Amino acid sequence: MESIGVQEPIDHESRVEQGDHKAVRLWLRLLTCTNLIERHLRGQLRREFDITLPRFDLMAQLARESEGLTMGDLSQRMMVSGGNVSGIAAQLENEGLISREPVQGNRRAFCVTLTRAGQARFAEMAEAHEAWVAECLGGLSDSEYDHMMRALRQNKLEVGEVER
Amino acid sequence: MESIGVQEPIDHESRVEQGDHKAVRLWLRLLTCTNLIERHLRGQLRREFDITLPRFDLMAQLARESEGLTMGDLSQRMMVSGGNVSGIAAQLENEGLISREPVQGNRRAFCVTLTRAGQARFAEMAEAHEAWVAECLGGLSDSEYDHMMRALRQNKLEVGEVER
DNA sequence: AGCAAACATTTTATGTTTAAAATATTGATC
DNA sequence: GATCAATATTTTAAACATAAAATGTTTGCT
Repeated sequence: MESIGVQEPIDHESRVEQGDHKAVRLWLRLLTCTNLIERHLRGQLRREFDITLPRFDLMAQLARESEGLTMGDLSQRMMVSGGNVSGIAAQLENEGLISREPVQGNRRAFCVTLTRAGQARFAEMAEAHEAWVAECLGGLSDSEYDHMMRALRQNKLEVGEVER
Repeated sequence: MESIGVQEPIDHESRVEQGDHKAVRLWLRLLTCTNLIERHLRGQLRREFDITLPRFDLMAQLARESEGLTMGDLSQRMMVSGGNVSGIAAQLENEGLISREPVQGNRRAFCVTLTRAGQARFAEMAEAHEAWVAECLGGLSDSEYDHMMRALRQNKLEVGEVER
């Protein structure tokens, strides 16, 4: 005899104790879901386009801003450290997918934009990426989706407050 | 004049385009919230206890299982590669917080447990950790909490399916 | 017994990420 | 106009992460 009914997956949540506060349970479930999806996307991007998630993320931020963004802007939006952006941008620049021009009037900053090649490359990837995300999160009903968006929105603002 | 009303935070979601699918928006919001909380916890653990999140995570898994866990168990529950667990465990062992005993009956495996010192240390940290998480996620009403838990539960199972 | 496949872990090579220090520029103040 | 703090970025060192190869153990099969 093997297993009867639904098997509990083993992951972050396995560390939940009986007495744990609700918030901890929610946090671990949140972490598990995000990790699962992120891992899936990372694998797909590597398999299909031979690119890493951070590189894709950087390009996605630029695709939204035709004017370009500074290194600091990218760091903030990607929610990673500045040193990190330096490394990722250096690689993308070598591959000819982004370009970094000096900003007139501020010799400290660079303006980073997608090259024409970068735009074309990103367009391909974005379409596949959207399909993969839908595959992961598309199972939610409209009402579940709305609830979740609202709860997360509120939470996001709150956490922002805590960090002051 | 500075800012009127609510300021939009700048993060992953800044990359949302008008035409983006709902699933992508939800995904980016999920990612933003998780990142914000994770970053907060990481910083607090470093400041208050001079420990990293992965090390804390490993200890948390062990705290739940007084019998101990194998390296493979830890890898699965922490959702990281086996080689990774080797490195993190080596450090914790050097610090005297965990111990690794051979398993009788299976000379391949190790049984990893918290040392007495590790238990004491973890108890301190867990209390603070729970408070930090509550600070981040405590603002949700009971109904929001339930909705979210249910939606994430369903989603977690679905993503598990996709990965086959 | 002998052999092959699966298992549990570690090691290695490579790459990512962070925090912190270093560098350089800008703006404000006195 | 000299100084100091804030800003923008890069560099560095340490920790973390993965995949793949290596090591040793166990199990099942013939």
